[in-house]
Amino acid sequence: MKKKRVTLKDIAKELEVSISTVSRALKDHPDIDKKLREKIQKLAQKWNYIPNPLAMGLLRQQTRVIGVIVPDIVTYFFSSIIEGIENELREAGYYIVISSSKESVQKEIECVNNLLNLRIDGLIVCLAQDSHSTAHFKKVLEHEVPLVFFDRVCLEKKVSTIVTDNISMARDITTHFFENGAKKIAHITGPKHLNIVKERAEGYLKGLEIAGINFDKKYLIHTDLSPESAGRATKKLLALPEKPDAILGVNDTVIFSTMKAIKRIGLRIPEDILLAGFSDEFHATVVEPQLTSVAHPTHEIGRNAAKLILEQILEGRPIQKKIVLNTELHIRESSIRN
Amino acid sequence: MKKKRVTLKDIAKELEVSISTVSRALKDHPDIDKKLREKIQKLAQKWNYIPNPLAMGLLRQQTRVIGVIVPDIVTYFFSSIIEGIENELREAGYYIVISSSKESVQKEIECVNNLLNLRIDGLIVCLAQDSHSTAHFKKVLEHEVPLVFFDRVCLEKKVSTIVTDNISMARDITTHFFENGAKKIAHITGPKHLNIVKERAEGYLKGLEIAGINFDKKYLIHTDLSPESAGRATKKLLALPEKPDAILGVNDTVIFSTMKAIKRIGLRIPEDILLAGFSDEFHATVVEPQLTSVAHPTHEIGRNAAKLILEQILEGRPIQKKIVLNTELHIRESSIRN
DNA sequence: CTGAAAGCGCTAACAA
DNA sequence: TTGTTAGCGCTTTCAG
Repeated sequence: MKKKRVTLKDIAKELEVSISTVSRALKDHPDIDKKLREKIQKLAQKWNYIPNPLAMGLLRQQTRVIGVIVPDIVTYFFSSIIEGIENELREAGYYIVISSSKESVQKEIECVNNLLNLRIDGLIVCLAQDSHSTAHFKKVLEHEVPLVFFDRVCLEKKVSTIVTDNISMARDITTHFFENGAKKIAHITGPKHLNIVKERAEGYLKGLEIAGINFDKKYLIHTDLSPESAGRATKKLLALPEKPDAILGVNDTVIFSTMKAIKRIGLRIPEDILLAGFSDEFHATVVEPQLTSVAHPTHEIGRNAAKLILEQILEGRPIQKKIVLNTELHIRESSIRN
Repeated sequence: MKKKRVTLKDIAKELEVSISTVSRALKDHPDIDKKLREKIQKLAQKWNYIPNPLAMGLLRQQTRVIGVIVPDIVTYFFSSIIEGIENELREAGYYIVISSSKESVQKEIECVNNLLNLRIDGLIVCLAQDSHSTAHFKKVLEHEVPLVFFDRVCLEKKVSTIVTDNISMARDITTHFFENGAKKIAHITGPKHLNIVKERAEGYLKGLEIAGINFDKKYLIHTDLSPESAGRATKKLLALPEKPDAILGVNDTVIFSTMKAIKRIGLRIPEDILLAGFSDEFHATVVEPQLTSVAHPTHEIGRNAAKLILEQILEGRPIQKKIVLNTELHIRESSIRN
């Protein structure tokens, strides 16, 4: 299986020259006689010669493969970031190998090891939700493989990261809720140690403060980001004697589950409860009512992550940079009360 | 950049034996003295030796990389199939490189060439919507690279394919519409040459026949599968003097756009128009009303595609097999009229 | 039981 | 201007 490809040797034999002559001719080396060069190039063209990346890789100790690890590839947020990464990297002649950590550190560690063994030239990661330890990423650094985190990040002191202005956006949504008459604003969020969770919660608290609302800890619920867990959190909130009149979700996926739970018990959005999420997925405008959400520049996140990897490869040394991308609040029906 | 990894040579030098001895010891070759073998294995372990896949690849002429080309990676249908492929292939020690054709043959051809140049060990494809020509896939076959198509397929005579029972499902939805009082059933579909389009249209016609409804060609509209095009198609249908009272979409993404268009002009679902789609995306239960849809076993599609590739690699020859996977009709609010 | 050598496809320093 | 050689890391005959 798999037909043998044309090699330099084949061309050299046919033209009765040495392999290195062919090699040089094909890279337009000026040393080679013009006539001969053209002859070689023509045959290479005709035989459809393509250098073997395995051989090149072995020689240069590089694979031109960049690893990408995301919590899951099914969520719009991640898949569209991957799209951004791919666009940028493909142009530069790199390939990406995507691995899903399925939100588990265990799997994340496996992925890192697999990719390292594959000898990737760089690694782009969004942390799994339960990723506390950073030992496996230190290993990447030890191997001197360029590393970039996006959205959920760690090791910020040593690694380049792409993040968004979580604090200000969470703050703005919270005050926006208040301006639309909400007094009991809840926040369904994720695992405590994640930067996005900390930051969005911080923004939420700031927003409450600006609105002059006292923080009530029963309105802040942590989940593991799964739809089930988000559903449970919602039920818990709705079972309170003092039901919240607005809920901010740590992302849209969480809010979709919240929506389902709210509708199930017969409450109306936005009349009874205002809703907003983060990431502005495609389906934010499909659900009813349309969801207010913070639009993340997913393609930009992807492109920037790719660029940062490329930069490090080019420079041949680790770069520690932090890029904060601006997001946009898309206000829709779910958070407007007349 | 990128620290040198431990090689057989390093171990050989340290232990003052030959490289080949180390190589043999590490694969438990019985020839090697047990003591020596253990010593070598211990050092390899300690130094964290991992064979260089580039060197192995060069030797064996294989990369352990499988290419995957999909129309886009952002749609739930495709990303969850990719997940299925990855699950299966990862277990077998293969990596996947994903490329998006963005529904364009042009890009599809580029992807095929890129992947071929990368020397992939196999290729899994879902055709781009405007992919008429099959020349680029014939090239894959010429290179004797295992090839599998799923969902949107071609070259069925030569290549393995994974498809679903489109005809019967489209038929069943159509009669289901009829049973719920629909008389003017429309079908918004995709480009004519795609197998899924042909088959679903065929099922639609069968359903009409069973229901005793005459086919009216103004109720069958082809799109290029984009949200915009689906929106336009819907508007066209709704502008008819005899508006349809049910619409079958060729997939859920199309139907989501249809939903938006219907709501915009103030018609109600399901009271005025019944709706159903194909693929049962996650968001089918988030939209309002919840969408009736044919659930595709996406993970199964992915796993089967991967298995078929693996089988061909193992057998060392092309296999022509057609796997038809069963789907399930999930009836929800959008198609029920009391 | 172990080692030397060839070769996978390619590049680059060194000869000629 | 062109060829020879070594070497990237590994496996696998073939010798010893």
